[in-house]
Amino acid sequence: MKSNPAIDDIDKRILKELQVDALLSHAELAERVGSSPASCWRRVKALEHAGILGPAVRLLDAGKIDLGVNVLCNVRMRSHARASIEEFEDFVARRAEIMDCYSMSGDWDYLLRIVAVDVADYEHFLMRILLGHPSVATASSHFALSQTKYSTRLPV
Amino acid sequence: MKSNPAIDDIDKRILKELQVDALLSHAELAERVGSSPASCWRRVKALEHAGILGPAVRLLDAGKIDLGVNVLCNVRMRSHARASIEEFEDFVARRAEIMDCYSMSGDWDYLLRIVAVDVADYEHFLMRILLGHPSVATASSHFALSQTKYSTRLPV
DNA sequence: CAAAATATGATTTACTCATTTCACTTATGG
DNA sequence: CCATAAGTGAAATGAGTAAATCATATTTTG
Repeated sequence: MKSNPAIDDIDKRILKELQVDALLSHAELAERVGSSPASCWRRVKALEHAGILGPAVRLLDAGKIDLGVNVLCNVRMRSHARASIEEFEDFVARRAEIMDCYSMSGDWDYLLRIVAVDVADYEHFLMRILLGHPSVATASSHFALSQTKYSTRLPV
Repeated sequence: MKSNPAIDDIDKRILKELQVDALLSHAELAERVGSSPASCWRRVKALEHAGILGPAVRLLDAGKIDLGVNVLCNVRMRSHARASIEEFEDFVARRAEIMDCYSMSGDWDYLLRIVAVDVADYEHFLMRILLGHPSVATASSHFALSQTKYSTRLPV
């Protein structure tokens, strides 16, 4: 077991391929990256064990299940006490409509991406849920007119 | 073939499970959603065909491959002519470091999320690539101090 | 309410696939 | 430059899987 397995060229190709299709068999993968199935299998296991290769997930078309509204919402905290922060981040983790959350430099403390079925749905979330949270002082919402790009494929 | 297959309760459970683990066999999936493997298989095929169930992808740990820097960048366009917009959106689609792009209401035209290895790397992208694009008038960058939440799991 | 269409679950078949083993090659380090 | 360790590919296996079939149940619709 290596603590920091150096990522070589074949590892990178494996990461590239699996980021695009998680269902590839080791045999197919081996062909694409120019290696053998056995070696690929070992490399995949090592990458998983190192925590580099994460879960295989299935992506859904948000529009087709009526979650077409993306809102980006800046949040300012009432206090920066550790307890407030932890409480807020727990809240973020639990709310399924909050897809992403970034702790930000600059004027705002957090940037959230929220999915909603329509504007009314978002209004409910904003007024009753987000602004109702004790740690939240203010929020500023910006609606996405469309999602021009959404990628999970990191450039390895 | 149904054009708009009504999503029932079992379909929802299938979507929930596959969003978390794309590698589930139909047998395991059937157990979890309370159905038979054969029926699950047919439902999965139908959901795929309807475009609801998208690709299976493998997620990577960005930090572990030295892409720990997330920057959110607002962009204002020089013009809103169709040609400018198309050119810019093509550019966005091609650049691998631009992970997400939203066309926005409000003061800015687009919001981008960019991954970078460090600040210098981002500076290069901003100065040479993004601001060098003919359609781009201005940009305003905000660094994420940390990624508090990142989820691909839509609330079905 | 009856007829037609559609979805379901049990079962089977033929594969494909993950995983192991082993002999061999390549890299590492004293 | 030799010795030890680490990684590689080919082959074998046994298990698990996708997909098809069919009789039955359920839903839809005229």
